[in-house]
Amino acid sequence: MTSSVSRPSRVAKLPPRERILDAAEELFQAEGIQRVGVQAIAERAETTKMAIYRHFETKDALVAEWLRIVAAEYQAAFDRVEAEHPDHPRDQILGLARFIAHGLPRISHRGCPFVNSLAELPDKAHPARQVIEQHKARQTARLIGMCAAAGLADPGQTAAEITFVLEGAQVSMQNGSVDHVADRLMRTVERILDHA
Amino acid sequence: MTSSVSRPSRVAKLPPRERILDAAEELFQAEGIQRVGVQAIAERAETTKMAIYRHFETKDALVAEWLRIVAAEYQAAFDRVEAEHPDHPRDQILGLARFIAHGLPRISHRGCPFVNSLAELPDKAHPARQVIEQHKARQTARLIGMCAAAGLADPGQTAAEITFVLEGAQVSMQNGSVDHVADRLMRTVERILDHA
DNA sequence: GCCGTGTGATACCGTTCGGTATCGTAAGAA
DNA sequence: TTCTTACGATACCGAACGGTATCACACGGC
Repeated sequence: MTSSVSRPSRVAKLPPRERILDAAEELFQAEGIQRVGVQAIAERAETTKMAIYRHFETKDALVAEWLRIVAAEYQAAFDRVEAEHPDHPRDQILGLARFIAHGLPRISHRGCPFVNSLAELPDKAHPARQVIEQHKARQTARLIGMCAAAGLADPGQTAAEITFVLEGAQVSMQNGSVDHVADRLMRTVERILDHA
Repeated sequence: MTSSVSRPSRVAKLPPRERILDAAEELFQAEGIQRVGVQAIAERAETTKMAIYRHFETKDALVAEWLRIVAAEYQAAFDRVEAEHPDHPRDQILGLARFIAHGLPRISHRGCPFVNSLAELPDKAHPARQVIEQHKARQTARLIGMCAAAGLADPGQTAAEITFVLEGAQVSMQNGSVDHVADRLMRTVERILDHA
């Protein structure tokens, strides 16, 4: 009689590990890593601190796992975009830009999780930093590959330009310094590709 | 005999308020806002917590004052660049880009203070956020003005493009996903201006 | 039946945090 | 000189932090 009727809030409760990661995702994204205590994650996941420490060695390990999942989601989305335009690298690049542009509203309040996490994790040794660096490296390599496949004169330079613009659009969205960010982002990428 | 010979570390000790702000600047930039305690700031400023709370109502007020100073330094640098190329808006814009490019090495380890602070301050009501938003708004208005003065066809769009690139170059420098960031940044801005 | 494992609940530990109270004193203005 | 103001030092407060210990229970495999 303790919990049978207590909280049907989540239909057909997921196993604890998934609930913990879901709760961590929501809270870290909304409030940042440092402001969210392990206790708060446990409460939102409808479990306890002890359960969290059974699945993750430390809070840092949980942070790293969260970012690993976010990176995998980006990776999957990029795979999808790439598959939608086989052998049309220019459309693939525009698809990437469109994916970022579509994600801007969700970013507007709290920014990019990778950028935010880097800001909160100054020590290079933190396990989550390796996750971020690997993700960014893969993303860059993929973009350079697309630019090369598109036959652009200087794939490294064009890839850098597009990277700058994609990242910059996200921080400009967050700090509100530019209006119509999504439209302007798409126009910018198109112009870069046209003049490359 | 308490302190006459103790620590000549800072020549002709500045008044406490300046020392506090200097210490806060160094620590906030190096480790982030939340990881730096008031006690740590006091020690580095060679004073005490009490002295800090005599000059600043709360830690948040100290954070806001720090960002106000950083914003003023950027503003002053931009004024200087603008004055160096009177009536040559294109050179002014390139001067801005060069100023950011020159600052990249200092940013490489710990990123832009405004972006980092936004990541650490999720609540819109924080006094420091207004400082950041006003600074970004002024910066955007100034850039749009330069683009208009340069006779570009769409000053708002070109200013947005340059804003994206400047911000994006800084985050790419921080996360190490792009090499030769300074060179690529300058080339990108030149290309944008050439094709605007 | 039984027994091991994963889970929930609670209490606790040591540390650090932002912020306050108190007191002695050094220095400048009158 | 005397008085006021700013400063330094120390001790303290309540709260929150990351992490651990303990115990009870529910369930699945055998």
